[in-house]
Amino acid sequence: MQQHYPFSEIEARWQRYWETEGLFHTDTDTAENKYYCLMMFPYPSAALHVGHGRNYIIGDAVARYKKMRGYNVLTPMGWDAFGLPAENAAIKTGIHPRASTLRSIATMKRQLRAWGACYDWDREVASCHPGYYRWTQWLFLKLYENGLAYKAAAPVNWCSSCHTVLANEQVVDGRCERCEATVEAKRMEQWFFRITAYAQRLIDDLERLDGWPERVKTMQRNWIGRSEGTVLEFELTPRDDGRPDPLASVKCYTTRVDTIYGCTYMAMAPEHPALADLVRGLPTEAAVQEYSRRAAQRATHERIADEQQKTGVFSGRYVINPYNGERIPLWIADYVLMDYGTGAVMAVPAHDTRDWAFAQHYDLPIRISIQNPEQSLDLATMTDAYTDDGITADSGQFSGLPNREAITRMTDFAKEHGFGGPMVHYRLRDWLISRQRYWGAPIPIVYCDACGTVPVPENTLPVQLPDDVEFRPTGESPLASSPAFMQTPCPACGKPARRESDTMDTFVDSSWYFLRYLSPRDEQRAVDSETCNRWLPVDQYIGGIEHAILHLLYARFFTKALHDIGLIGFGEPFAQLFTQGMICKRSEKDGQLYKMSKSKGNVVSPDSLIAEYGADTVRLYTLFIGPPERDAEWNDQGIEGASRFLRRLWRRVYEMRDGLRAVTDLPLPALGECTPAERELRRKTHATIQHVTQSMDGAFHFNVAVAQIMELMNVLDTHDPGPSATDITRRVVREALETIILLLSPFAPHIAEELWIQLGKPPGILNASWPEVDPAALIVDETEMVIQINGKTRGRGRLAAGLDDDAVRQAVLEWDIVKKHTAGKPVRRVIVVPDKLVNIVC
RNA sequence: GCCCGGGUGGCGGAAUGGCAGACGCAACGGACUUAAAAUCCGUUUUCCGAAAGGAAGUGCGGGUUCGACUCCCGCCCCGGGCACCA
Repeated sequence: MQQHYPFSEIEARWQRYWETEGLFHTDTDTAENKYYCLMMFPYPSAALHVGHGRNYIIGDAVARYKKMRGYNVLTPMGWDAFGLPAENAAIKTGIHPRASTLRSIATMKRQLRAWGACYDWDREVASCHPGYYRWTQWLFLKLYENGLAYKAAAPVNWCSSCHTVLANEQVVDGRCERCEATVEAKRMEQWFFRITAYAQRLIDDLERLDGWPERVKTMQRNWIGRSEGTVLEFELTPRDDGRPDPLASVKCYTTRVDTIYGCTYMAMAPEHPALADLVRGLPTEAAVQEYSRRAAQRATHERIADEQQKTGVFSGRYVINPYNGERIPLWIADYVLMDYGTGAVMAVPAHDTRDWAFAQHYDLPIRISIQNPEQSLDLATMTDAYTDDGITADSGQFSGLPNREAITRMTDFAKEHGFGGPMVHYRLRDWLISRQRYWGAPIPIVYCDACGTVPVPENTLPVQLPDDVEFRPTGESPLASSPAFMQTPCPACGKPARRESDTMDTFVDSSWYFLRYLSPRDEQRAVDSETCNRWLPVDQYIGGIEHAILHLLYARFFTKALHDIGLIGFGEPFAQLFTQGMICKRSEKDGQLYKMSKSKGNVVSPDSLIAEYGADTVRLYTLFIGPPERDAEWNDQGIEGASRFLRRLWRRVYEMRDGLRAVTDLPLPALGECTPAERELRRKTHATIQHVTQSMDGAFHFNVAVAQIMELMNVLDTHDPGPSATDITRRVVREALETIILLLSPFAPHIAEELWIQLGKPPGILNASWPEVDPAALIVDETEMVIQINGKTRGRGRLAAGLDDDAVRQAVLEWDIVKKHTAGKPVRRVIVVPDKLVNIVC
């Protein structure tokens, strides 16, 4: 053994050992006591930085810990390998996305190994591999067969910089989630997955996900956006010119039907499909169409940007309020969204801030129909809409009701009279999966002039990506430029037909990879149902919070859909979810804290750090940096602490190992044989085991776990097992040192393995058991009691442990410190917290 | 606007209602060294005090309690999600 910690040499050696021993190779056929530990598979960008590392280090620590606890652990790894960056690079450099992706994968795999992260590499998958995307295509066909995939013309989010459409989930504040370019509204024929069919189940099943952070569940709930309300049908009054109407009524959706008697106009979205028919031939037609045309050009986010400036135009038509028969004007207004509800709203200016603003601007009537509890609402003094609860007023037969009750009564009334009823609405839209790009799984559909839309037969999959394409950004998929790809006989009639040229959103690839890990090379089927049913749901899923909605919602949807199709027997993919915080770093330019990323220029590469300090030091610091669920600031100096600690541990083993080896076979001493110092070390050892185990099983607070191990080390350092030490001292020190190494091994596995054998143990510390707490060692004879007088800490004193409250009272009242502070005042009360604290009230 | 987090030394952060600041970083002082690195020892919330000791202190203001970083009420600030959602 060397005196100085030779991290490079031992890390390389143990990494080889783990690989040749097949440390995390898992037989999923026979496995019992299973534990599926999964990290979100990465997109192969050029290289990993220490911010990415947090995910893999946490996952590796959990996997190693569970293995030591006797679980049969499955930890696979793969690559979310389709995607835009590689294709954009191809446009710039001419390097084929496949080539650059494979190179990135090689680099990242090397980096993961250098970190000491262990996976069952035999199960590696890459979503860009035909052996994988063949089954992505197959799953598309299954969804298609089951009515869950469809093509429709719809207004879509177009990113002119990425030259493709985006799903709603990929638009953030009107900008492309990836490149931050402004998203434009465009009408296109696109493929969708019917995720809305699962809206309610996606909400309901969140209840069962006890192992998910509340934050993520709330975000998903908000995103799905369930709203309960009432749908009402307003009849149109006949046209003045007596011409027939193709449309008899207009539907609107409201959550506040209780305010209906205050409704003074109706407002309709400019994109409403009935609009053209409504105004045809009217004097207002030209104005309405012009208004509608201009509004449609502005994307939704633009329209909502200037909230105050609500615009609209009178349609020239009127509708009848079904509750009171009143005739009210029908307006077209751009604050009404076609996307939500029915695209038309009943406007109640007195009780809705938007309607209020609109009515003020266009001088429309305002009428109070809900009174506040003070009955003081008065149009003359109101400066804004009253939107709180209250009592219905001037509302015909419904007057005088608490408004919540009125909602139920009025909705029932609508249903009884056939002009409406309850309605549940969701904000969630169907998932748009078409992408006008090359580097993705081709949508396996053929268009035939005779047969229409024809699915590609399963046995001819995969529809392979062609190589003869040009990566020119045109707004059309590069696949369309490949005649060899596009021209194909119709699978149904054999006549010449065209292939679909769009590829699938890469979130489709990542919606089922956790199933494929169970049978990664199976050429007969996408998923091995039986094995999946045994091993899933995933026991612990670990990844970034940025996927709270996107990936995690899609994967949940896929799991439910595949469950209903009969491929799997479970409805939720991930039992426990842990979302680690981002690693940030202060920018050298402006001193601000930013998420570590290449574009911000604040990345720290693991390669040079590992070369300088070793992987274990990088791992230990990454875990120690702060609570793992929170964002953390990377501090270049902080790593010194981790490095010092491991060097110190190495040195201790180096200095002590001869003395400690001598007592290997000695049994642990009984409590009575120990000196007070030895007993204290044993107590600390076992208290540390208890605390670290709790940290690992609970909230994954590795930062605290590492701190506790450091504390034990600090206590150990006060003991000298040198030549003059007794065997008992040595034995107790040995126990403490072994414990440190065992507890540390999930965090810093290489040094733990090495020190383990240096203590004379067999190689392979993961096969050693996690240490057990010896309750006897935790027992103490004497404790230090904190003395409080009137709630203020005044000192402390030693007292026999386990005394009853009266005995403590008696003893403590005799102490000088107590006498001094009570100073003759009568003691009114003594509160005793056993073995901890006494508070004397006087 | 609504819904979640969070606010503790110079810094990262610890604390089942019971010693606030564990552990680490940085800084300062000292030992070892020709010197440096490494290592080791000590100091480090603020204020008063030579010290012993005392006072204040966990974003702000109240409250509950023998006792509050922790629980309750009302605010402020920071971060995140949703949002002309009818």
